[in-house]
Amino acid sequence: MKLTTRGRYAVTAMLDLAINGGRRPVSLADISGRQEISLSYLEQLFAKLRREQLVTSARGPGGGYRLARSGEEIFVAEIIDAVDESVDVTNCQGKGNCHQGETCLTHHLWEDLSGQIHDFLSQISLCDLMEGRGQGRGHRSAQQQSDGLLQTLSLR
Amino acid sequence: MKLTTRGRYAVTAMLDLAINGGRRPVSLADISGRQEISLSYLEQLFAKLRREQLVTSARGPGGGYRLARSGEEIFVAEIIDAVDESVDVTNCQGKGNCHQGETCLTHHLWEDLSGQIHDFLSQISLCDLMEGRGQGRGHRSAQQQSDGLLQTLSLR
DNA sequence: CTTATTCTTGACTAAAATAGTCAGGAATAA
DNA sequence: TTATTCCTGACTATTTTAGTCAAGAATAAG
Repeated sequence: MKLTTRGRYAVTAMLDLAINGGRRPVSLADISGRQEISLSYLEQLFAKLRREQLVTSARGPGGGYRLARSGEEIFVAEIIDAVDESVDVTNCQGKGNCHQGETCLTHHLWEDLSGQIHDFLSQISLCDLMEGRGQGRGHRSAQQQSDGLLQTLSLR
Repeated sequence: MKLTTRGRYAVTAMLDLAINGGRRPVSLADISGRQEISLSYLEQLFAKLRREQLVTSARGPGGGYRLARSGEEIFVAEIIDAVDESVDVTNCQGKGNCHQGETCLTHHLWEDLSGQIHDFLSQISLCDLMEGRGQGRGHRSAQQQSDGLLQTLSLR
């Protein structure tokens, strides 16, 4: 699991799609305008999102992209996985041939932690993220926001 | 919140320190050898970890680094924050002057999510990570590991 | 049928971040 | 006194990120 700007762009774009997408598909030009992400860059991202079947496309005038599933069924982890190919974190490339050493131990622990984060993000859907909308005008406190989402996730 | 290789190195090194550090400080040369991270690179990382008071140092022969606090009191989020200065994720640099647009909305949501991950990693201490040790020889299943840590965190 | 629109693909590039090197210096235990 | 270790800053190669550009294919609308 990696968490970079690219993943953020992808999640942002997918959120835009979830928010602004109704019956009609949403064009990348629209998303580009709203989110201020370069069109060509979006094209690269959506090529990957399409390959992973997170979105479907329609060509021609009035065309664009749609979520392939409903917002409840698309999770943040999937989006990030689609655009941010994960690195192999072990020195031994997972062969497990650096036994005895502490190397594998801590790498193993990191993989574990990384898995935790992945699990965590696998529980958060686009809809969960959208629920923040309208709950309060402008800026709720970080604590309030945190509570809201954690409640959504039944973690508190 | 960002999650990169550098953060992984830092957490790995801190874990090594937690595991191998007893009365005596641990030298970067030792960590470098065990974790296969370049010595000079470790020096850069530890300069930051020291600035953030996560470790203390001792010079001279037999010197090295110690955790500044016990492993229960050092959390993964702190380590990552120390070495991976976080980016500002908003287009408006947090000025909030792109009101009306959807731009701020999704960026705001991302900040929220990013905060969630931060909160999550703020609950995981070096000791929590170490508990995985010895519970099972070699490789437990991802599910088992996941359960273990989530139990530790009282999330399940 | 034609055309404007939009996706689709691939090659290329500038800028930034990452990971690492190198060299010198300061503190200190042995 | 010396070897060890931290400490600092400047420098560099590599990779990743973010973005450009150009050409082409599908298709809805006129």
